[in-house]
Amino acid sequence: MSSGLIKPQTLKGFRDYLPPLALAREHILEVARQVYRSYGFTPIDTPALEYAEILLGKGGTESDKQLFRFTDQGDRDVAMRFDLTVPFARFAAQHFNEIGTPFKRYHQGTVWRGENTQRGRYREFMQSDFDTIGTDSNASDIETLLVIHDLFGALGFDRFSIRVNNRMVLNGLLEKLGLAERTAQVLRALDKLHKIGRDGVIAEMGEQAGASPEQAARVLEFAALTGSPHEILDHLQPLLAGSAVGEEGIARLRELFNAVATAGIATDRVGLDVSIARGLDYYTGTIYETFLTDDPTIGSVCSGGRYDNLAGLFTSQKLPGVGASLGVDRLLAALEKLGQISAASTPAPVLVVLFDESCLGQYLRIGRVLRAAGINTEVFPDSKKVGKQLQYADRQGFQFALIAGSDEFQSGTWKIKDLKSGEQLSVAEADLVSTIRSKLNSK
RNA sequence: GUGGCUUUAGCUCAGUUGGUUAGAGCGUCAGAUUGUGGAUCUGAAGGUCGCGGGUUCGAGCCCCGUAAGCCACCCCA
Repeated sequence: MSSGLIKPQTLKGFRDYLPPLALAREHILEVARQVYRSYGFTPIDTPALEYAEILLGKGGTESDKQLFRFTDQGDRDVAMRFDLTVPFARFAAQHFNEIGTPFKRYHQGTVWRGENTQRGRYREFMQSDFDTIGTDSNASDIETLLVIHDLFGALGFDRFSIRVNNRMVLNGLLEKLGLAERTAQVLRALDKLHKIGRDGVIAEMGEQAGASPEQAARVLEFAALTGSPHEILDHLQPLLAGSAVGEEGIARLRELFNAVATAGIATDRVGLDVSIARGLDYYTGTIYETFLTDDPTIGSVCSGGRYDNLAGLFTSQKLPGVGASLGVDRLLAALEKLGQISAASTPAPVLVVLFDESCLGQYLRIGRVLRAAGINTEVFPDSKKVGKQLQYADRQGFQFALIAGSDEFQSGTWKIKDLKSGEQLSVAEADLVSTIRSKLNSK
């Protein structure tokens, strides 16, 4: 008999979300949505499946290998999106005449990469992106940084750091060193500075980019600069003199850090890090990475940057832009490790005990009263013993149980039991909402 | 895609040099005389020892393959 059962299992890199994790993830998405909207970003959505050529277009051979790709029932060559940026490029090109510019959108969705798994790295995961396209203005670069900052603040993080750099500075440097041809390889090596150290970087630059030890050392000299953003910029300025892109990069960074300071952002949360380069080669200007101070090993939890031309593969319209992507599942993995995920399995603070089955209507009615007041409320479905129902309430993580039997109905009152403290008080129905509300607010 | 480590109940693990019906804690469910939980006590359910092959009289324990998880490379959220 049982041999006929199908073994319940999920695919490698794919996973289920139980209530505590699902609640935490929805919370992150909701907070992000609010922050984006507060800056005027508007939502869009695109299909999970695209023509393979759309996603392959950008031609990173690495991402090609990671594509979930197949032939559909109509014999079309299709693939699952592996990020939200390429679909956005297609979207922008396709709807250019309808959206107008500048265009600020956010997009939260699932993406798929057939990559090997690790903690915080899955084959199916969510991204929460926001971008501003159709403008070159540094104001948008600065705003992007503010959004990232507000995002982590709103999520309740105190300890995080946003590292900023500018590709123009790096390009200016490489130009002056005669390494402009091998930009991608050099930057990829440089990006690993924190991981493989100085000698490792020099070795890799030699092997991968054909850089001489002298050239590599000069690159590292830049990357090793530390201090306040303006101190670093002061050091860089003379070294990049004569390089047009380099100087522009310096100027944009200077303006950015000035504005950030003026806007009142704590200086320890935002820093200039000349060694971050981002692997993706479509970034051309400002680049961002965000690290959690308490779990830096998980990697960047929010990354992005400025690009010259988002949709060049799909339209001759030039669409510069800047944006970033929040790694929702990576952030969740970090929160999990840090023990920050609440054990509660319910989004409702109040459980109404089904004490007397003959009064079911009363319990359902009071549930509606509380919900109308914005208080999520569940009514227990079985008339089990009160103890059982309270046990359920406690284990699911409810904060209050509402109990009423014949005594209470006679006097028009409800008993509110605080599941944490065990305290219980009787209140008239007219005061029920305000009492619960004030108790919730005082937490 | 490459390499290393791991895989026994829902979870965390024990299982002696391979030897009869595989254990514990936690969790779940049910009770401890019918209006109050998180403590304690009692009891129950729950495992083809990841899966498939092999060696052996006999394998959770040895060998091979395979899958998944973790770590590193690669890349990245």
